[in-house]
Amino acid sequence: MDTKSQIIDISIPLFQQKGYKGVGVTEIIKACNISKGSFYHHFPNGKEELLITCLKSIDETITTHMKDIFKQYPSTQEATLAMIDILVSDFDEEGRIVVSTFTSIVSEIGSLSEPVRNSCSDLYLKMQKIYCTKLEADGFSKETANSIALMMIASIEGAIMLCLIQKSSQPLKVISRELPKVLNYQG
Amino acid sequence: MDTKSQIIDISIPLFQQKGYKGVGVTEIIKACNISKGSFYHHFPNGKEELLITCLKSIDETITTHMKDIFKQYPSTQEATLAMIDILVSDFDEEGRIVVSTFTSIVSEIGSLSEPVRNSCSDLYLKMQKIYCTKLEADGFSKETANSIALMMIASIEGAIMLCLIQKSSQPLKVISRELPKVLNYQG
DNA sequence: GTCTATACGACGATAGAC
DNA sequence: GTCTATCGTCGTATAGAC
Repeated sequence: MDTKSQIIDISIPLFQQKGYKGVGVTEIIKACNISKGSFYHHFPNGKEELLITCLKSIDETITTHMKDIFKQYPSTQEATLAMIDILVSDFDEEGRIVVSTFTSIVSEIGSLSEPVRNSCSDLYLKMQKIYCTKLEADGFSKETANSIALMMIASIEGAIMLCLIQKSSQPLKVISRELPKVLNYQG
Repeated sequence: MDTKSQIIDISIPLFQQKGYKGVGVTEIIKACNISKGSFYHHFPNGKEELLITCLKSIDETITTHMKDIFKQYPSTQEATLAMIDILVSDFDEEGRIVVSTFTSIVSEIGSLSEPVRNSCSDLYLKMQKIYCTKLEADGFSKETANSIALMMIASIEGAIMLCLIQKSSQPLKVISRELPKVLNYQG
């Protein structure tokens, strides 16, 4: 495989586990068995350029993955529960959340550059849109769909955080039990 | 005010905004107008000792604040909505979440020490217990109360993250519209 | 395109005078 | 209890040979 792709693939899990500031360039090149010279040849603008490239790659992975699942299942509820199941399996087997979330990467939000913050904001809007489309197909109004989508994203992201802090997949499991209430609520 | 308290009070918002790795000791002592010698006199074990002390202080603030509000309002729903209102005001006025969350501090979870992770885990369990007590008083079973409490914490934490990323208090506002569905759901 | 060697600043932390 | 001065390490990034 070409070196640039290798750097990206190895950096993503590192960023996900340790955050942007928690991973050093030295650590990355050691994990890749390459030299600094090689690294800066592929990423002349350094670590931040690598981060933004990684975020783009994660963006594509998540978007593809979500669209896939949402095509597979008839309703938003079934699709979402299936998605959370995958997150739980990921966590139990690998100890990290493979598919979703780059919240863990950019929790140092206050000290990140605007380009990075914008990349993240964009991805969340993209995820929200995927939910929304499906929710409108389920019969919800555009406004309600927007609210529910945001609620789902927030609770899942929050649950992922709790999983990491508690070293347990239980929070995600609980959320998958509670979220249907939001979807099936009869005012 | 004594120097040690001053260091803690000034460090808390810095950690909240920039994360643990995002704030340097040099930055802290400059903000306090003190010297390194003074800093290390009060925190012989350095920055991590300061972090744990700050987490303890935040723990007390949050716990007191939540218990206060939960005493003031008759139901969990009213108490929670009032609490979110305060988070929104905080964010709109100061651009940061004053009361709750130290998720923002410790998002580099993967590269933090065990003592720090445990401090965080403890606080979330404490928050969950406060919710639970109120929910059981509302008439929910212990098991349901636990689930709902976790759902509330996760969605609020997730929403805070989205507020920071999107630089808008809207996510928190949406969550306060959606959370009652979880509380009033009729299976 | 990859390497070694190195610059240089920031980091956390320490020593010792006052 | 506070200061200044300094250490050693690590950070990102660069220069130049191969």
